[in-house]
Amino acid sequence: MNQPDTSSATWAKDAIRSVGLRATAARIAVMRHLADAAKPQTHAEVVEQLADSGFDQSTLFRSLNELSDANLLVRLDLGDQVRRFELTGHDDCGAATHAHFMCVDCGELKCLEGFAVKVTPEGGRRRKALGEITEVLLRGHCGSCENN
Amino acid sequence: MNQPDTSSATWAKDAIRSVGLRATAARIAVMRHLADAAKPQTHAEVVEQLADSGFDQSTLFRSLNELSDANLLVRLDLGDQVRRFELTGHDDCGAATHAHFMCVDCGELKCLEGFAVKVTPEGGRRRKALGEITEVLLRGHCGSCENN
DNA sequence: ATAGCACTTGCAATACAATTGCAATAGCGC
DNA sequence: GCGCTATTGCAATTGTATTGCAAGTGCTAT
Repeated sequence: MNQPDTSSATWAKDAIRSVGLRATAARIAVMRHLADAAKPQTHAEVVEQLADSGFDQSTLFRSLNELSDANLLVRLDLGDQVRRFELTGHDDCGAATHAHFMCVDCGELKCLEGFAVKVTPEGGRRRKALGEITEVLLRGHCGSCENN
Repeated sequence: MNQPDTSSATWAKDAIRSVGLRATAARIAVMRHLADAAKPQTHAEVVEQLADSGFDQSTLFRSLNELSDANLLVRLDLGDQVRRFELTGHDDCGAATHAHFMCVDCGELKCLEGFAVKVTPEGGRRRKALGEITEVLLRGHCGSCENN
């Protein structure tokens, strides 16, 4: 894994600009905060942490969403009605390439690169095309959370 | 498939009482509505459909949650911030009965009941178990949106 | 450096899902 | 049927997420 060096002074700025967004103070602060965070952060947590810096909550909301859309962040939906965000682990872990497994307990997100996910019609019935599938997400309880 | 006969007059009542809840009008109506529905229903949809019957929205919320807790319903989190509910497919084969497909363009939701979704390790390498998978979600562009 | 334009922000208001307290009501075992 | 207790209806509340718009700021070309 070649994680970018998040301690670099310009890392956040570079990352943001590399996806065609402007490197604004708010976005940089968000990136740096998530880089330091031990686990996925909710919007509320981000707001609280960056409150001193005086960013508006709507700005942070937008930043999180924009960065997610740009694939710099991953948006996790654990099922408790609150979105959490974390840095995208790999450089270009495009969703299209492989499935993901999300633990609804701890938020652990796992890339299923070594797995083939097949969706096949049962019973020989010819199926109408579903359309193009771009993302496969599995939810469940991961090994560590299972035997709690 | 040994689906219970949802057309039976007392099916809903029986199901509800079998889990130790009182078979109230609201709960029965919820069960019947979900039995007729082709796809998972949001709380809002349930409320709208049953509006004539005069049930309060909070009652329906509570009913949905109670029935979910009792495992008569499955609560789905498709990644938009809205919970959807559907009948637990079979008597006791766990919640993960079938996958769901959601169109990222129009939001159309489809149940993949006739499909088998397999997650298999590639390359012969023995993989550690992922843990228990409870929900399978596919995203993509549905047929109608694809050729827009 | 600097100027200009489009992109972003801040603010406050809003939308909407979900939840709650409590008095009134209705199931269900007897 | 009767009574106990679970459940409902209502209205208010919480909390996440979103939006419109004027003011501000990053970035590119000069």
